[in-house]
Amino acid sequence: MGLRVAVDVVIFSVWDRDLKVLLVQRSPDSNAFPGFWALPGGALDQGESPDHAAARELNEETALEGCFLEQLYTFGEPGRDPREFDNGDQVISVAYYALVPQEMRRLVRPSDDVVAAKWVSCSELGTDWLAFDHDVIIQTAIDRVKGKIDYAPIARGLVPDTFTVMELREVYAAVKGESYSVSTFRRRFKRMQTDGVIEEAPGSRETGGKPAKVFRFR
Amino acid sequence: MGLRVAVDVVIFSVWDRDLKVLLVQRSPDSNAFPGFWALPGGALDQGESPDHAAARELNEETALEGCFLEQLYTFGEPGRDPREFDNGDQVISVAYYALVPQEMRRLVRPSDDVVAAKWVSCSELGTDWLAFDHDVIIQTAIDRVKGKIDYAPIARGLVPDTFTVMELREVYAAVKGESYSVSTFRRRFKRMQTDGVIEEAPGSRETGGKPAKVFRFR
DNA sequence: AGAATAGTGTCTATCAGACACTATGCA
DNA sequence: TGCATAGTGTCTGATAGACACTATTCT
Repeated sequence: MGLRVAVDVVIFSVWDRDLKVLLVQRSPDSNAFPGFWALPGGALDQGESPDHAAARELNEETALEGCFLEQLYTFGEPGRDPREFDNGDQVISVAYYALVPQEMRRLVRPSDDVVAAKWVSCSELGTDWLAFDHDVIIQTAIDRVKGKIDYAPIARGLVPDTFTVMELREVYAAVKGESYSVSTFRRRFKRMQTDGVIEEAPGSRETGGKPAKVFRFR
Repeated sequence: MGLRVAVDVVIFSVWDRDLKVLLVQRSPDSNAFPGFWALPGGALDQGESPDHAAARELNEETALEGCFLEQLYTFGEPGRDPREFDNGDQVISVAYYALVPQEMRRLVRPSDDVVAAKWVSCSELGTDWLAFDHDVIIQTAIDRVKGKIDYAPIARGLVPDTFTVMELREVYAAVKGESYSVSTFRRRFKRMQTDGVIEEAPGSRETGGKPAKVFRFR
């Protein structure tokens, strides 16, 4: 009869105008939700902070460091882990969310205790093949990102080092699930530029028509 | 060498145009931060959810139920509780914040394990007489409330059942630490009314001049 | 020249802040 | 009647969305 603390990380990325989340498949031999898909995560190491554990989990799956990673919410309803009924151990999960650029989509490496890892479109999430309360955690993370992108430059985490105006616009559109008027977004982009959030980068991007200027966050 | 989970609750109220937070004084015999002021809080009961523990702590201090109570953030840096160095038990705190109307200011009852309880103006918080990392927790809560009041009707938790336009305006001013233009606030108030968040209540309030209409949230 | 995409200028509706004005109760 | 506070109307500047227009590159 004890208490365990774990972290789960909702890892987001955007490509093809679509917000994706990284899921891992639980072992078929697992004693809870075998074969189900779940968020990357695991128990805290001895004396480890939740922040550190989340960064460790993120690094195990993506080999990335220095990504945007922020605490989301702590889920601790008794019964959220069915194994509690066997061993009486309540499992409290401190959930995090991370934003990674799309270059990562091929670099995912399943860690030891999972069978596979894949990116899933947020529009195709189900409730019957996700383990634990991870459907709720993911939805909470989606809501958070949708809300926060309006007032914080978190899109920085989702784009490559350099990007065009239209590329950034598509990231916003994918996250919010709505399309932005071109002129409105350009105005917003320009404000970010005058605010010093974005600056012009050398070079340009070939697009088929007039080459686009590229920018970067700073 | 274990892991313990506790909750801490930042309880806010507003009167005299000033945002206050409720603090309790730790026993002079305590083995950590004796005599210091701290947030109400404590360990989870066996099999208890963090949400429930927070509601229980809030009720122990204020005798209030059904208040606005929301999870804030989870603090788990090793070393945040100095007793960890003695017994090796890492203490993770799931922090909550609550909003209570000013009628509560006299109803506070110190619970068993604390010496006293008092309301402290958020402008008079120190770092040298607050226990643990509670200064950081309180500041995090202040930032959250300041941000959230702009897009969510959380002021509901801070006002009495009925209130005038000016009373609500002063709550907003106290929370944000800035004064609102009268006409701007009235427009905002009117929008809340047409949005159905606020409705007119019977009666009026004597003020010395023209009596003011009173309203209520619904 | 024409297709394709980048980027600009302008019109309009909406909203915030400022402020002058009116309304209503009390001494 | 005058004071104090509640509440309204209006002007102005900033901003979002729509959309027509110009710019630049490639074929």
